[in-house]
Amino acid sequence: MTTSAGAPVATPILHVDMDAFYASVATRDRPELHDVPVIVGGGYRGVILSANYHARAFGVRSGMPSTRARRLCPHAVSVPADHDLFSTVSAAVVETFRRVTPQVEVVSLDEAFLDVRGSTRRLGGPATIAERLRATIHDEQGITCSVGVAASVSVAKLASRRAKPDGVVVVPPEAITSFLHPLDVGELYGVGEKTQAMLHRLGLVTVGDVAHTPLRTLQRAVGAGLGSQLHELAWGTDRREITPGRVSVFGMGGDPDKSMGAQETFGRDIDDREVVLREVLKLTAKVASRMRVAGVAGRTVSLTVRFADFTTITRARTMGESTDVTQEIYRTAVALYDALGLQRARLRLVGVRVEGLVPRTTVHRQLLLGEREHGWSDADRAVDRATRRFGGAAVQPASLLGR
DNA sequence: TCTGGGGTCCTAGGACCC
DNA sequence: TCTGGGGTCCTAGGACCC
Repeated sequence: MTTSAGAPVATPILHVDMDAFYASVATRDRPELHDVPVIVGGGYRGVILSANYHARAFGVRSGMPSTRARRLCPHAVSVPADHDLFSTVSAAVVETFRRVTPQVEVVSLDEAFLDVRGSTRRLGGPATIAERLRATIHDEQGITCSVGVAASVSVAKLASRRAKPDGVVVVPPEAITSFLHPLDVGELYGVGEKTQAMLHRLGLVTVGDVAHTPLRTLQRAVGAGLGSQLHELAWGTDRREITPGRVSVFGMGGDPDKSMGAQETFGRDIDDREVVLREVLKLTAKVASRMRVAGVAGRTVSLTVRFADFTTITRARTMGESTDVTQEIYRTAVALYDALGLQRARLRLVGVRVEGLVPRTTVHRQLLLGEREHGWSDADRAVDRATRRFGGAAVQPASLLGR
């Protein structure tokens, strides 16, 4: 943590956040869309992925239901999401980061933390590095980003938000509390809509209010864990180090997944068991295939059901042994569904998730008495091979065909 | 045409074992 | 027939993040 002169780097953490990433990438090569409101993704019954700043001026935000976005900004141009392109551009940007330092923690396709304390001798101070990064990304990718620079991960993240769009904000150590304390509590990591409302009800509106609330009081209000987290964040004292490759966004590095799942919102609400279970099978096949590709198996199957009124329930069952076999997961999911005893309730969404994943090599499965040696597992592997060769739609369970 | 899809973590209660 | 505490596993729901 020293420069060539031996002085410690006071603000070694950079948080780089691409500006309206999906919208910027989607319109990058379409100059006719640069000066009009643009919305990315979000079809029927969906939410939008992103919106450019022209659309945001009308109140449109990422994650907003497309119906609402459309109402706020009826003349916006809608463009489809191109996930392959997003991934390609994102990977290129991460490569740019890695030319600065190997200490890169990728948070998502459009966001990363960099610890540059080992790079200042070669590249200059953190603020200089931030500006050079922004220039490079703009030159190479044709999109802009904003950078927050601070001593800690949490402050850097808040600083990048303040820097948007297309800017840099440095928060030196002596300015941390004057930067943090005027912010609304909702800005803090871990404070969403519900917690924000609860804190406001208690009269805790700003980060400064939280900072000056006794820890025990805070913990009583929001729980022990979140309480101490908020207290730390409010003083900017969190010491979390960045962990390179923490999130596996590009199928490389990162922590192993603890669960894998898939869910689907129906085009219209469904009350027919046959139709629901057909979807459950499709989702199960997708999840199990991903598990086999990743070389993992899991013991707990959980089924999610969302009703027409948006209430959502989950039911889980833990099996005796871990599996990655489509039919075994499906059988469990069907048992969970039938145990719900739904009488033609209208369902909006159904989801399947497998939890407690472990490497398949650690699973020593005993063949059940009477189970054929070449059972479902071999059938699955044949499906996976065909899927690799011919694409996802090539091989499907028979009950999914001809629909 | 209100409200996606992929995840993680926390809390709380009950069962069960020692 | 009175009485505890701790630890682990499992389930359900909720909140949050990108």
